Amino acid sequence: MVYFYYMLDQLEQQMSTFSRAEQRVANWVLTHPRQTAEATLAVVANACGTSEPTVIRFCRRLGLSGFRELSIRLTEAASKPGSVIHRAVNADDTISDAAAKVFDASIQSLMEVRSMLSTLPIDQAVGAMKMARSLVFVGLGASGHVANDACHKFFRLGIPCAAVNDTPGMLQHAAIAAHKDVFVFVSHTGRWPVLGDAARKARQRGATVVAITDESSTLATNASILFPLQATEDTCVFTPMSSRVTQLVLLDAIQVALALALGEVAAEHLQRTKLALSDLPSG
Amino acid sequence: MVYFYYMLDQLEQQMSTFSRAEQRVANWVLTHPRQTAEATLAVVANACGTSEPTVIRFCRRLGLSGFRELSIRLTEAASKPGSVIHRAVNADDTISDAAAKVFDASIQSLMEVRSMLSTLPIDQAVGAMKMARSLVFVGLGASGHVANDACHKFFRLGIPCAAVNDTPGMLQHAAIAAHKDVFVFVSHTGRWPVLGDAARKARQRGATVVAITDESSTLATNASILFPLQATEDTCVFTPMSSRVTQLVLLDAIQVALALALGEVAAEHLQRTKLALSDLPSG
DNA sequence: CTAAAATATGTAGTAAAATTACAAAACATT
DNA sequence: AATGTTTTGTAATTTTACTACATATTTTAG
Repeated sequence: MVYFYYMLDQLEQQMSTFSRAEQRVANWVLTHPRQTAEATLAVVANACGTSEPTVIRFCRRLGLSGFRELSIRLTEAASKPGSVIHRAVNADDTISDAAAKVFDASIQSLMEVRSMLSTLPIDQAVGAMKMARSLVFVGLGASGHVANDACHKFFRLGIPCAAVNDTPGMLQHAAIAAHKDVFVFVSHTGRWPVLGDAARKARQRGATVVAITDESSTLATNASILFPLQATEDTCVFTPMSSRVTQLVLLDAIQVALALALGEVAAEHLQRTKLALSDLPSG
Repeated sequence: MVYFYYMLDQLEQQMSTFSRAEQRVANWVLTHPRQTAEATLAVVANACGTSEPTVIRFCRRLGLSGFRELSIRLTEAASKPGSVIHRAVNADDTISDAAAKVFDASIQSLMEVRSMLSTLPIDQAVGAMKMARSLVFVGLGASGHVANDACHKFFRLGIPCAAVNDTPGMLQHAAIAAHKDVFVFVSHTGRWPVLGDAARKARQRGATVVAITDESSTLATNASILFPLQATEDTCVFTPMSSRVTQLVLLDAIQVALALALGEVAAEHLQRTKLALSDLPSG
């Protein structure tokens, strides 16, 4: 399953898979996204010179539940941000300019992911984790810290968790993966071959593999549930990897969603772990 | 005539003009914007414990044509970041609502810190680090991961770095601190006494102590250079610690500023560490 | 080139959702 | 307490989204 950032990208991508009448609909939607979002099924069908069922079939082919969802997705796409343009840090920047740019970059990438939240398989990930025997968070290098952080967060829900930061470790974990285990692979580019190998192995053994990585990576193709975060190449040596931040916050969001899904039990675990730290001096 | 940028702002503003039943609707919509946008009239009416016409009258009072338009306006509002002033996650939030709130919280706290960048002692920190013999990043628990991440980032500038996540470790490091060492303490509340102790000891031995922590903590009072990040108390068990994100990005900013200050040499080191990872398959 | 199969499209009907009309209830005012 | 006003819900109506099925079109195989 491939997930797209925005409706309209997906539309262009899938254009060839549509039938003649459906392509007319696709074209009209592409050229009048806002109008489509506010119009009724009958109006759209008429404007495309086709019938209502064809428009509905067109929606279904996009993986949507129907015309109503198309409206929602189009409205989202139309109000996507894209306004905050991140400028690269220059060697002649003042310290506060550079710092502001670093913050802007992080804020921007968070906003981007936020705007595509509805297209991300958070539900599916939560569904798998809800019934998991254990969670294994895997990450190398900078992503390793994200994996560790996630481990530290999720275990507080009362689920056995592990974090793995090394190659042999992840292969060993994959080798003994069981049906109800959920692996979460975190990687900026997803290009280290060993990540793909470990993911495949874990899946073969029946585990669910969640991947937070670039869409076009080998890791992505080996995942059961994919969170596609585009890996923007560093044009400048000074540019820090702001992908870590989005990975981190995305995992925050998943953890909160999981906590909600687990309900009372999780809430109590969270409370207890917080209380365990509460006997500190107030200063 | 008052023009509103977003539905939700208008909603809060007009709250007093609503009748009792309408206020129930307004409240529900404010706390579940995303859910409302995707739900049907009947569902919303039911969730608010009122009838369908009341919901429609509520829409009309907002100047909308009906429930259909409310859906569209809410979807817009929910996809435009920053529109939702962060509200706490409720136990009955949908996954989408909860995820958006988590992102909003992080985005908001980043924007807050961004707006006070000019008041932060980044120059001073960079000045000290520029001539440092070594950098020691200290953090316990969740902040430990931030410390590790920072260590992993700064060492690429060619400066000897260490990360410390345990109590004895930090005391030992402090005990052998030297004049040209820079310690960076990361802590959400800064209330663990051992952090203050270690910081004081390190300073006594002539090291520079940078602290990223709450202004009113014991750690803060023992620091030579303070980055005050307010520790907002968690009102809700589900609220994740978004302070980690600001700590992380702040350290990113400091690292970039330091790289710029070091100039050529640092740039070359960064380049080399990137090249060391570049012989990966392209898939 | 034709017959059969598969696919695409539209018509007409159905279910569901939004909206309206109107009456009952709650509230305020004298 | 009676009257007028506002608020709210019930039930009917209209509109909208969706489905089942029949017809047309294209594709494929002999």
